[in-house]
Amino acid sequence: MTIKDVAAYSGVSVSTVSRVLNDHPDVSDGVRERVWAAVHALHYVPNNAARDLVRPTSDSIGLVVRGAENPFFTPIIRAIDETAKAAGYTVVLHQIRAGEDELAAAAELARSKRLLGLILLGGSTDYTAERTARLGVPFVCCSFTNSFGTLSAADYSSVSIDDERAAAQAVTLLYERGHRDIGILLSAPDDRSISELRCRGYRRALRENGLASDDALVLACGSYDMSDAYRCVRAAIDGGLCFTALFCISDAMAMAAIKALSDAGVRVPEDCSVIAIDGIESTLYTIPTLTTLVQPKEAMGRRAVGLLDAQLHGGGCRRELLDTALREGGSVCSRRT
Amino acid sequence: MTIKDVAAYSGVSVSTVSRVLNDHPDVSDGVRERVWAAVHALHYVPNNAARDLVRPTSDSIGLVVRGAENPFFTPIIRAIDETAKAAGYTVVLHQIRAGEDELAAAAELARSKRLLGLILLGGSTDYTAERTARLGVPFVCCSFTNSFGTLSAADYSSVSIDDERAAAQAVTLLYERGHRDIGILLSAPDDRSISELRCRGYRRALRENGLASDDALVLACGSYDMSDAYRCVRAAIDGGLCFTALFCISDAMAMAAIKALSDAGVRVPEDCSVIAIDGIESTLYTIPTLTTLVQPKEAMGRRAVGLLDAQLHGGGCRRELLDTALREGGSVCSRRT
DNA sequence: TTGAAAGCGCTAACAT
DNA sequence: ATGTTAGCGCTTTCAA
Repeated sequence: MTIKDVAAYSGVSVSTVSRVLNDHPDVSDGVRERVWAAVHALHYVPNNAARDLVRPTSDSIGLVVRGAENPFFTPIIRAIDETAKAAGYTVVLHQIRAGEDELAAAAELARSKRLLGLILLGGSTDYTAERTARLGVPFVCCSFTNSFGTLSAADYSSVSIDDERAAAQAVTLLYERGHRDIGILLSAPDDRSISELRCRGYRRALRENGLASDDALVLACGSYDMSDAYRCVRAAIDGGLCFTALFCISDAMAMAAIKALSDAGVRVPEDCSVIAIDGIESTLYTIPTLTTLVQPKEAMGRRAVGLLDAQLHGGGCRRELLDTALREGGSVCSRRT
Repeated sequence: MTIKDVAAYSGVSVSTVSRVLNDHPDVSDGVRERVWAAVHALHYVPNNAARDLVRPTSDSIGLVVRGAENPFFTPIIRAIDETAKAAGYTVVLHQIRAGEDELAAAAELARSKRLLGLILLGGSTDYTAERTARLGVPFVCCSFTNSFGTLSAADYSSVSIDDERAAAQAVTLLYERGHRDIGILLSAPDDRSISELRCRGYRRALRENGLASDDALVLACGSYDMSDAYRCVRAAIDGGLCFTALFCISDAMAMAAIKALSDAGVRVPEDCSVIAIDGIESTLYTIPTLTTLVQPKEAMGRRAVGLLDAQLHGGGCRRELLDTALREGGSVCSRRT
């Protein structure tokens, strides 16, 4: 079932069929109809490989997701997929594990599928020009930016929130509600990634509000996993709770933290308030509902496609910062000061 | 950067390069080394489109996921991806919305990407031979089976749990713990899908335990969404709670139900027990931890690939039923009878 | 063991 | 407005 069969069936040449298929103008209405009729009658579907081979460029963009088990990514992936398809792109989704090298995966994907460009979701924040050169195509960092790398501004686009600022906002909110002993639950304070960025925001907020930093308040659980977060918080409680509020760097970790606190008999928010950043669906259903700074996930996905599209059409690179929105749940309470 | 460049660089013909790339035997060691050296020096990556075009068959299998926002699918997708890659297949992931027609999407994918076969995740359970004929390639239903369709046993493979049985088990467990007024939270009792199957199991368990069915105990929220589940349970409570235990057809819905009950002042499990089927990570962190029948998600993904692989190698079709495992949380309590 | 060449299905000049 | 034809990059006969 090839374009030749369709041509034979409708009594025209293959080029005419190709024109119809690709919506070229110079085809008479009668022929156009006959060809479409043949296409449907034969259930013909063009062979993508042949198309990709002959076209100077494919219409595909790659979406490399690192750690797709994170529910935070789900709505972003969908937004990217829909926006890209609407803009005429084909999206090639490639998921890798949290520990894998997304640049290596992306480079291979870009070459073997002849991608126009790439969107990286959940990648590292420490790229160098040498490492990204391998990609060979424009790329956009989605939900993170190259905070710790050495990339020049002309080399890449990104769309993300201002992680440090959001973290500072969350911590300041806790301060304003009267909390003075504020802990942070993170992966590591120096992982060259969002964990470190949000830790910076935490420290800055403490400083700006005249509070002292205390290492005992920093709960580093070593990963972004819920299981590690749970264990880490339980251990902290067993060691003696020294904070009245906890800022968690992700919603998922906050969920585990609330459970850990609750299991240990610490009431949320009466004994310990909890706040986070992300805003995933599940945390609307925690008890109490999580207070969190919601990332504009759909907008982020749409902008990622927009930024890539701009690069592909000769526009330059940009780094965009989107705002978060406070979603007040019941996990933060006021404290007499 | 094509195979020609590699050939020129290493001073051999393109066919020799092709042989090296594809591990054909008749190549001298010296030449083999030279070619690989060239490949690495030039960072050459074969063009997949050209390969697919010329090869009688691709090495790709399609994975069509309907409703990928469901966290239940995440570990299954990963298991399928890893197992398939290990078996030498390339996985083409295609996500569609809950309402879309997965057979149409799958048929198009199969043709345009020349797939060897398909794995359907989260599809409908009412296929007919006419509709699946369009696929043109072997397929496996993963996590569901063709309970309501007219497909003959030779036409497809599937791997799933026995939904009706699992539901009956869950309800029977509630009965054994002393509950006599048992409700069910589902999408619709007659949606020709797992909601209907699990409803059957619910009714069967009631019957076998000598309990009467009562429509007031059936909470149909119209979808599998958490938001609808929440609203539905709240409405039921406002109408007067007439059950002491609630069987939810999915973990996600149970999470919303627990929240709804809690928000309405109904204590879980003291005033109302909750049980579900699925076993997702999040419900380890609900308060109380959800008691649920865990589906063997990784095994399911692996078996899906195994079943497709068998079909592809001339083996027949099979329908496999996997067992669930009870994960005891704290959402079910005993009741004096 | 190696090379030359045909052709996979399609698009896009170029002809007509 | 429509047809003819040259490749796209690769694998695979077939010859050497």
